[in-house]
Amino acid sequence: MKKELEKTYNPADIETRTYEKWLKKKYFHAEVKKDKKPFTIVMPPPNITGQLHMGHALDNTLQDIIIRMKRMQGYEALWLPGTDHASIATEAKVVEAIKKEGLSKEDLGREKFLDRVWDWKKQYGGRIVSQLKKIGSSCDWDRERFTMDEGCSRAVKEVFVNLYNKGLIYRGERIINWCPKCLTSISDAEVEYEDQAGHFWHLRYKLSDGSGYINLATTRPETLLGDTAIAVNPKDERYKNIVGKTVVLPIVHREIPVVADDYVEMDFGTGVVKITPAHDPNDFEVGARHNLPIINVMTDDARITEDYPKYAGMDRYEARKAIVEDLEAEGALVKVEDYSHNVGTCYRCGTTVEPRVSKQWFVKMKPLAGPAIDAVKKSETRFIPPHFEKTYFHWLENIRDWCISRQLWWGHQIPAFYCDECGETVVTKENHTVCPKCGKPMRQDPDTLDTWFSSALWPFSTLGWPEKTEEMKYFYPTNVLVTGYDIIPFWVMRMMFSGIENTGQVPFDTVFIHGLVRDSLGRKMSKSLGNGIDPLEVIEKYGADALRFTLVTGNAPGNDMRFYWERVEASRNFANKVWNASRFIMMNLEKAENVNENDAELTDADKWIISKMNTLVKEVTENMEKYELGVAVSKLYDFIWEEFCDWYIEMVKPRLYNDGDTTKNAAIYTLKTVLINSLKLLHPYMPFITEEIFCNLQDKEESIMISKWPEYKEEYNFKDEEEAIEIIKTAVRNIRNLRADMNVPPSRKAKVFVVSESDRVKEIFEKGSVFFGTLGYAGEVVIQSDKTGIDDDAVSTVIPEAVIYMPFAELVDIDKEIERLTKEKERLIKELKRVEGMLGNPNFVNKAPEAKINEEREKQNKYSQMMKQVEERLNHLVK
RNA sequence: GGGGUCUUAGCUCAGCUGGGAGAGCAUCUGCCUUACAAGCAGAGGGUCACAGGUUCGAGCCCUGUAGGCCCCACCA
Repeated sequence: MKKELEKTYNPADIETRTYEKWLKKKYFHAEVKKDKKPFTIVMPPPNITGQLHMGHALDNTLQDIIIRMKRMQGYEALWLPGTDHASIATEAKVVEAIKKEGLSKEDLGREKFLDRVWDWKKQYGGRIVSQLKKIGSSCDWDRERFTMDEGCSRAVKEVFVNLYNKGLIYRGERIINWCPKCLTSISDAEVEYEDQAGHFWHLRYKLSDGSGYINLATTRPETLLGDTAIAVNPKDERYKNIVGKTVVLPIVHREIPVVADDYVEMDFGTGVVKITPAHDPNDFEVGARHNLPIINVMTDDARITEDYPKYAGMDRYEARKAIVEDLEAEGALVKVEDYSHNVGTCYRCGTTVEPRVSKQWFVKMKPLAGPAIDAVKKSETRFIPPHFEKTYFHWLENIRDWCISRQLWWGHQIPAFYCDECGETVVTKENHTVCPKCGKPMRQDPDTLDTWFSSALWPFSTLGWPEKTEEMKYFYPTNVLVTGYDIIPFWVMRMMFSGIENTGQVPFDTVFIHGLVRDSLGRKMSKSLGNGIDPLEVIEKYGADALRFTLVTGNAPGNDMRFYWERVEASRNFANKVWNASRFIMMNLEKAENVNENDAELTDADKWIISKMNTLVKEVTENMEKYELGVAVSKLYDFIWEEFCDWYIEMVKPRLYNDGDTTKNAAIYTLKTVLINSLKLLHPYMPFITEEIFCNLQDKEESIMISKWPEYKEEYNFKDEEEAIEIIKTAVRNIRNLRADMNVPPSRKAKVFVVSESDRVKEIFEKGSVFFGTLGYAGEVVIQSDKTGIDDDAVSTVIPEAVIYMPFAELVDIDKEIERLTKEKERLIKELKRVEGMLGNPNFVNKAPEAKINEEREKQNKYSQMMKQVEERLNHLVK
């Protein structure tokens, strides 16, 4: 006895219960199984500080869809989850937390502080994981990893040491991006540029020899304290004679040289630039070329140093104001202009970045970038959609060395040890090293690595690398990486070169890129705007399946999408449709004695829907394998709702309600077969509802998620039956249209005459006449070869090879009928004109493929035949 | 300054290798038909941004123009 379903679909309790069942049964778990083909996805690890947002929901839905399909297709499907330690974000959180206790990092000391961070991680780090479960993610939680767990840490050390020994990691004094709020260096990729309104201060410098003045302009007058030159273009005739002379730096009254450098644009401003090597990346380069001294004038938190007592302790902006005032007092300020310019800000806190010279660790990028570019050029890894390869190339081709050291405590501490005694540096995986030169204890570099350094190793560090594990051999390289386009420079690129360098293989064969989920106005969802939609709230209101469905419907790969509650509602309605169709089928299941395929006597309608389903299986599978998830799901939607529910179920009802019907078994067999296959195809998108229905439908205890993915079968192709039912459908639609046009109420049944000279068409209608009753509100259906006995005033509609008449004696409005037929005639004229235009064009007939030409010829026949009928009808009525 | 991308129905978007323009929502009409009113049956609505080109044939390929968005970039 089958269980009966509730009247409406109620996601909340079903989802929780179902997910727990899956976990308990270990369906998500993957093992090394030599006899099966592996399919692997590693999850982009969310930050432990994170809360689930729409971006995660989308990203994980896409991954779950893919992995669920692959699992059903018989792959050993591993979706490996984990979280990221997010050094800068997490450290900031904990610093914030201890600040409330009146403590600072330094008060606690490194060790105690790190204890606090681990505590924090224990408490909140699992939050995002439990939220991921809510959307149905079928990850192998037994293999959950953390970027700072033991294995990942070992991988980080291994890579650092290897790259160092190859000369691909070095330590050097360079100009880097410094965040004065986070108090750490950040990489180029972590700087976000934005236009800011500022000023252009025009200054006047006196030549030391008293021979005149030089005018120049700056947006940052406060850095003047650290100026060590002014520069002009070597080709600039105006300044040729002053190159090599010195000028007096205002306020500081230091003599600085005039240098010539190509970097200076002659036609911008006065063609003269002040050079501050310590606080501007370009000036740093100029300074290096001319051996200029580097004078750092700012502290860690961007205040003026003690070297300038008058301004000491002022922050950048206070100092700017004070210095401008002093410049004015000195007569060195010529004028001030409003000016808008690009300012680098910290991606995390938004503070304006201060370029700063400091000693940091770098990865030498050029030798690593080359192979990463080649791998994509050789299609060892491909992007979906492909145009993102351009973004990828662009980044790698223009890449500069990667600053990987961070002045933070939370993270992978750099495995470099220094001897304060003799200055020796040792880079090693071991701890507590003694100096190999002088035997004195060594001090480990206090800095930690950029979080992305460990993320870059994620596809293989999580599989046990550098150990040669079975997992590594079996699951690596992974198959697909799913992520947003904004992460390409941070992560995708770095995983690529890290994978190639360390494992000799690309880390994945496909990068599946998605866009951003925006609000209904197209804005980015953000905390500051308060326009974010909480996925958990959506799940609570409409269910995880509805959310998932919404996120993948009507959206092409790589494109941004807007979030609308109306769309979630539509998805929920679809879930409910599936639910109710299933409910209907289950209510009728016991009407069949048995539903084996062997003794099923399939009718045309059964074969039609099976054939349609067969095509659907093929197309959906193909689309999904090409990562066209949105296309696939819309085909599923149309099939289930229109073909299956609106047509097939309606067609089958008379057979179910008629006790004497001999094809009942066939109907129920078909209903069940088509439903099960549809549910399977739909399962990756809507895992919960499909599982619930599937389990209720089966006698045996089985889960849909480990059931076999449907396959296309040649013997399920019923071309003739498909055609027959399509003719019936056209006829029914035409009848419905007629009735709507004539305002005939459904309660009024009408007699329907089908006139056709074709034996085949007559046979189709004879077999299908029952459908006119239920679907077209027909009373009696009469099929004949001519118009004998049909009322002259009957309304009519023409379909290929047949005319359908409906006598509504008292209702007929001849003028209206003429108008309707005239419209139909006009449509046919248009179609015929198009077809004849094509076929009349010798170029078309000569050059177009034969199949296309035949197709058009068939249409021509069909239309002209219909045309004849319509004209005949019209002539008759006009008389 | 360079690169990418978009412009399709009132709104939001699909449209796979070029072969008669689609969906959801919204609007209008008629239906409480025993799976579903979260539903059923119908209707209206598009110069596929613009201009050229390639082609027998272009929403789709090429070039240019306009507008929007995004990314990169050292004009102080």
